[in-house]
Amino acid sequence: MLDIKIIRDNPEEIKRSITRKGADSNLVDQALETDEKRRQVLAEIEQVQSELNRRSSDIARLHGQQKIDAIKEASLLSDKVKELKPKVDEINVDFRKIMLDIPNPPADDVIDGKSDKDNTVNRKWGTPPQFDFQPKDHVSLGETLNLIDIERAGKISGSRFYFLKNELVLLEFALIRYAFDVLVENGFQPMLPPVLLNRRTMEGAGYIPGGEDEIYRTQDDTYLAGTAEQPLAGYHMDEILEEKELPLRYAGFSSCFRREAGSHGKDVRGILRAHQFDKVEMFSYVLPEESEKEHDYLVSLEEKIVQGLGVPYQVVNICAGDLGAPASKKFDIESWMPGEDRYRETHSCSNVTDFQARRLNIRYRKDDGKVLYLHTLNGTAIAIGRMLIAIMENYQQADGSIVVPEVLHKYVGFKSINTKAKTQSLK
RNA sequence: GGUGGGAUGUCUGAGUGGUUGAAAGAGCUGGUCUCGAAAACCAGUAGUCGCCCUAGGUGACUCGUGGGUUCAAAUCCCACUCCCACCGCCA
Repeated sequence: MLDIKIIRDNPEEIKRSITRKGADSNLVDQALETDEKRRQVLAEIEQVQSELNRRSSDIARLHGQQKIDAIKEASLLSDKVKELKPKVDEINVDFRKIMLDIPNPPADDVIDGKSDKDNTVNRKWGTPPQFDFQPKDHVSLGETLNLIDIERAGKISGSRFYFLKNELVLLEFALIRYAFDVLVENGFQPMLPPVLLNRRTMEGAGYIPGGEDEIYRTQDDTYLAGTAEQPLAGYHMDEILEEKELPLRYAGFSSCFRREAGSHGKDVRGILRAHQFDKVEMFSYVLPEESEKEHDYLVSLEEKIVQGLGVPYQVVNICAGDLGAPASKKFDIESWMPGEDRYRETHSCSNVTDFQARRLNIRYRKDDGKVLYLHTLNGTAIAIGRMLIAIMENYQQADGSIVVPEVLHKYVGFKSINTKAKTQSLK
């Protein structure tokens, strides 16, 4: 949600910038119009209310006929307030609805573009491995090494679910520990958040309105988290933090649930795109003037984590049209996936500026006493499922085994995963 | 699921219809004192929205949330949410 004052002051600029995101610039006109109406009615009702308040306080001091007359008079004013109130409420509802639909404008240095096809590659790290054999993809590796069972997950849950098995399970927990160790070392507070969230939180995090199709809702009107970003964003809602407490950095692990409603038929093979996966997420609360620097910092941590695993990647600069409503700027990391012979998104890091902070009412008190909205940022530390794919495929050997990245050795206690079948394949 | 208690400012905590936007204490900020610090003392210390050509003034709203009663609600009524205690069930 934007500051209406900023929209009032620079309507044309806001129109231009949200148009870059593909949003309708009419929203700005609607917001201004409704705001105008809102203030008009507000002034009217406040004036009457003010008069009523004054009369009411007089009544306490009056006696006899004077008091009776004053009450009669105040009563008329009170009726008028009751008449005006629904009008204000109605306009406020309209106003809020429009404001929630206006996306966060992209930062000035975000490149133009309509879709992910217009994103640009900032830099690359590592070299895709050259195999002297035909590399397999993670599905086939997972099958022969008895690490992934998608078939049976289909029986019990449906499509886009999977069982992880054996060494891969241990590898998952190793990745989680590895991510936490890196982040804790850098001052992040580890968090294990709830994954069932109320509407206010989802709305505040910027996933509603707009993302309803992507989110699972329960019969109790709670929502399954699609990322730990959501609970971590809501963690400080309605709070005023002290300037000296900032920055606050959290590392949250959670299972993530996504309906993948708009992606029928896309990435149906393997565990790349599933309804449920696990992820360690970074989340920062920072001073507004620090958020750009923090954004680079979070990306640098992501790179450090992937580099530590020895997986080749590229950093992608997300164009305006591909940003999504909350982000003002976003970088993705795409890791090399030999099975597909291309880079695939494994990380995403966004500077959300004050967009979530306004919706969630998260502010900070400056040393001089002023209260302002802070900035929030989020970034993937490790999306486990996808990183498992990258590791399996990049570290596969000619004999069909998978070598474990060195940084994970101390967590798993073995150095490679070798062929063995403990459970029969369904086929 | 049942019974009981509760929700007040940064925090603790008073307040049961009319200068209560809110006592008191703590904390924090500034000052006096001090070589410096502590202590003591003094002063200051809510947010949101609107209006006023605006380092200030002013109006409205805000005592969990929403509604109601009333000229007037932190205070009375209703619903809901959350928290605490105990019982039941349970990983």
